[in-house]
Amino acid sequence: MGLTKTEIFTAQQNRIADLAKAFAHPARVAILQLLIARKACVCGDLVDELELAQATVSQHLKELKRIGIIHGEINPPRVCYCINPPVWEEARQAFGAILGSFDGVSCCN
Amino acid sequence: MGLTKTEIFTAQQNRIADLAKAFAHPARVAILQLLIARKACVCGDLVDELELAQATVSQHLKELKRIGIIHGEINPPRVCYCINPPVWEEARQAFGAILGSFDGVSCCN
DNA sequence: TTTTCATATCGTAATATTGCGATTATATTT
DNA sequence: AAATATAATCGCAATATTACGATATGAAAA
Repeated sequence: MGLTKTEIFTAQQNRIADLAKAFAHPARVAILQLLIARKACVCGDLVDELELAQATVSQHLKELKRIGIIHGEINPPRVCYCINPPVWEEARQAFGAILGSFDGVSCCN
Repeated sequence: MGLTKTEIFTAQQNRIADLAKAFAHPARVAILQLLIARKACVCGDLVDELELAQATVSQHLKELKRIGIIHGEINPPRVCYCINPPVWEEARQAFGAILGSFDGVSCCN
């Protein structure tokens, strides 16, 4: 169906899945890394750095904005993007919690 | 196109994206949480716990196996699934590194 | 050997994602 | 006002994902 049955999962599980989507495509990983590396906010420089069309980069930025992990400040004719600290922290906590909840002991070797 | 241009990204970026996919669907988050919660490996109990058809659960397990974060031990007529410690640790490191690489300072307010 | 059980795989349908060219929107510059 | 520059959106095509019923598989139990 291609349609996730979100209603049968907890809000936490759905949120983790959404946060994970921010990192679930190499282009978005690259964008996030670039936004962090250049302390200053990067804008359409992303299009130059990535070998992707402007429309494609814009679409990935839109998805990252939807998740909330970045936000853009319009500064015509440019838009300055940057990491959204509270949501980044939310992701840090969420992944830290779930990844830290496994004690390393696996039964079927 | 629906076809990711993996060749224009680094191996590290592609791997992070793949590891993130393990958590990018609530059903897979739920499966991983169940595998951790019950120290003993869960098998088709997953089908009972999740409100998803057996074929659907099996497909998610296949994806998690492809990523390498779980592995199954055939114990006819059941299959015992569990977290694969080295890959789980790889994910912990990878997400810890990227999520820890942002110092909290965001330029646009 | 036939049944039975648990799981994997197949086939199919519906929706989502990825990517890009073309166009639109918005505000500055000339 | 017209031209320019940047980024968002539209429309489209191709592939991927999600989900499930039905069937196949493989080994134990009857």
